[in-house]
Amino acid sequence: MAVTLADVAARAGVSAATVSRVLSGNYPVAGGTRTRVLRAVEELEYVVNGPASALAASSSDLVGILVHDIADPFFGIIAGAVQSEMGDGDGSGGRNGRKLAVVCNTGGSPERELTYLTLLQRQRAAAVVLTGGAVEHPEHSPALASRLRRLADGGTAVVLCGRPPLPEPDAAPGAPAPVPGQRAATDEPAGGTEGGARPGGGVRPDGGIRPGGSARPEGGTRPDGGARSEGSGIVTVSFDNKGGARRLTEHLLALGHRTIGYVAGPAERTTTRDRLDGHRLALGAHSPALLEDAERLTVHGGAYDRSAGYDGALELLRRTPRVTAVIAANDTVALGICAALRDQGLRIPEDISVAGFDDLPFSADAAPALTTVRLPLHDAGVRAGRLALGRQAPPPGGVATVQAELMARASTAPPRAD
Amino acid sequence: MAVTLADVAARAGVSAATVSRVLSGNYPVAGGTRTRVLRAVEELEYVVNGPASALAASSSDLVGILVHDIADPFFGIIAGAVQSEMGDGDGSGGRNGRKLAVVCNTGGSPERELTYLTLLQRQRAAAVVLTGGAVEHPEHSPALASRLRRLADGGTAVVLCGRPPLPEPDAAPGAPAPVPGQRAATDEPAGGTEGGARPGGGVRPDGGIRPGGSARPEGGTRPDGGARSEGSGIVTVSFDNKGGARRLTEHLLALGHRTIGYVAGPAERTTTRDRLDGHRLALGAHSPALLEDAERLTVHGGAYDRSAGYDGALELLRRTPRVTAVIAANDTVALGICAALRDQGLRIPEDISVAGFDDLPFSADAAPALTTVRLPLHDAGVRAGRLALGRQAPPPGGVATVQAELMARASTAPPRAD
DNA sequence: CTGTTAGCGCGTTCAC
DNA sequence: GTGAACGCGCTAACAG
Repeated sequence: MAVTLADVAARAGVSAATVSRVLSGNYPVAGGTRTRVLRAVEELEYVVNGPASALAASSSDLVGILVHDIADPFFGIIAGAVQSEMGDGDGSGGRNGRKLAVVCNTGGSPERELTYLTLLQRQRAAAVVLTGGAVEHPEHSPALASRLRRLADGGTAVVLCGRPPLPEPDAAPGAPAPVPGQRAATDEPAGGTEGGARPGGGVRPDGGIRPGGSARPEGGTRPDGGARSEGSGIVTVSFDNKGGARRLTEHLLALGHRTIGYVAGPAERTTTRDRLDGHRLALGAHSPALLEDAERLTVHGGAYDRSAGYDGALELLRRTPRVTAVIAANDTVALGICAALRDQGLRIPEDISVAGFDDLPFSADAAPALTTVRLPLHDAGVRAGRLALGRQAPPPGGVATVQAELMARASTAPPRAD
Repeated sequence: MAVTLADVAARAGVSAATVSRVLSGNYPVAGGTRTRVLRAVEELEYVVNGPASALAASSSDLVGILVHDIADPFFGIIAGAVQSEMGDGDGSGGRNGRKLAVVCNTGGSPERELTYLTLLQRQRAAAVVLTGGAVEHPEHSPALASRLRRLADGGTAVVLCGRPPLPEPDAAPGAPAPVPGQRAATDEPAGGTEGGARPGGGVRPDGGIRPGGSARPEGGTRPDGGARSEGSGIVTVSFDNKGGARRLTEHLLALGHRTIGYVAGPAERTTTRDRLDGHRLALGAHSPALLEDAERLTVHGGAYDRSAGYDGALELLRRTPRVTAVIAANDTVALGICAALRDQGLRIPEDISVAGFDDLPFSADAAPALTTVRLPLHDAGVRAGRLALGRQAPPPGGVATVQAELMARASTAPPRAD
């Protein structure tokens, strides 16, 4: 059906192996031969057979990027940044360099997440990047963790971006792990609040990792400097959601707000929990009384979308009409909140303040401009991409945390005097 | 390294062939044997080797979705819809049904578009869906067209979504080609009112379809029912950008506006051109004088993004301070325009009206709610997905057009009396 | 530097 | 209903 390597070889008067070498570019070939081969390729419009090549080399150039919601710019920005790193860059590493970076939309469903990972594993993907908060579920979390480890053991680079690192596979016998919920020390112990102890991740009955640590098949010739040694080789770029949320609430507190509503995301997402933790940390630090009200002032939406904000705001207003400020799970939710508030005849920020999270591009243009917390999504994505390709040494401990920055704008103001 | 079919076969006490048959599910296998095999698969955590399977079967389950900007919800919605069709649906077609639907971000660059197509061709993708307006470029367009035809000839289903159908490959000798820059005659000769006459499903100048039609290599054994026969087999779901734009401008005209600015997208995108055409059609139908001003009142942005709107609006104001309304290339651009206008101290819609296009989710929530044109993006994506999988018979002529609907909201109002 | 020789893991005829 | 071969197109040792 299609033209094959052999066809090209015949046309160029060389052997198939030579053509392969020319195309791979990672082997010395005489100048003249090379041009002849290249010309034959042109003339025949030859296109490598990916599956065959992948089979023979037992490696592919597929890189999967998993996102919860492809229609959400939060993920679009990260995914775009990751992809931008795949392009050409030719990090001195021989080969053609071009990876097929590809984004997979899980729709927030754990099952689809697993399904995609299986499909990617089936394709023997070169790398997989999981973006956004993880879903915490007693059944799903261990399943995900084990699948990820298997991927990593199979030679696929695994990068987590925007979620906490995987819990340790299992405490080594004798060395009691520091509580399942450990994280890079980005949080201060403070207030003893110590958010929800997370479901002690995948406690495997067998324990033990493969002794040798998976050897990367692509025998790295270049001085990676980095210690890919780190545990399973799964690296993570996590966001300082907690710290950002905390600063945001402190901002509101400083403005004088004392009755702050919170429209959170789905309860089982780590992002949701971390942001809520930060919020409560700030509340508790200010006064225990505020912390007590927090529960009642929090409503969980079913997703990080507009309608969650709209409905959540209405619910909040019903429960506690005297709220003077509302914090949203993210910017999109914040917009939904604004819409609901306006529909109720409330002015922002005169009657009520609203704040978001993420600082998506549209937030600065909203009317009024949205107070929010900026997350360097693009940078994080770039970093994740580099890590996935092994172009950058993994951070110490395998975890890098990117900071969140408060963006105080027009949607927040002191509460009304009455 | 990994567990293979043979391992599973051994464990189950059968031959590799049998395991393969069980997994493919498209062949009779004794009940007992099947369960034993399945159990062995479970126990060994066997995962099919995609490349090997693809090589042997010369087909893969990869489906590529190309988008211009992954951070733009316009594409996210379409891509998500396409993906949703890939899931399980098991359209009676034997096999496991699960496709690896995957989105590729071209960033609007023709080169990257071509690159991705090459990569997908290399993977022997089952289908490719190109979304969003095409880039019209004397060099790129033919290159793209020929690559798409080769893909289609190679057995990959090709679906265009949101762009015009490909021009006929080349007039048969004797029938002079309608000029390189041609397109399916979706435009009426202008001047003539000939309103929303829906782009007559690609009224090709020649009428005929390619006689032979490239024989599908995959000697189709299964009764596809559908007539994949159509020309190259490339089907398209196009948007009625022109009709929608026209109705939008008519709306403004009816409100009394006579000096309407237009912040268009990149000049070389078909979407840009189609929308502008519709705009001018309405203008011309109203009065030739308005049409004359149109050129001066149009500014092109470098992309369909916020800053194009912001900058464009400023430029427009500088050139023609007395504009009473501004139409944007799309909703995102419209938001940028609103921001610029507000920064200039203008109120919307009291001082100036603004309208967008697409009706993205956030548009209804903007302040004021944005007047725009709704495109059924989700439906279009679903349709494209079905077409790609051959689950739905291609529309007559290979072209389906989805309609655009005017959404008149608060951002447009009659011009000020002065 | 280049040709030869083996498989990579699976789908698919064939016989049985 | 099941097993035994063969080959998909390419890469990776080895020779030379």
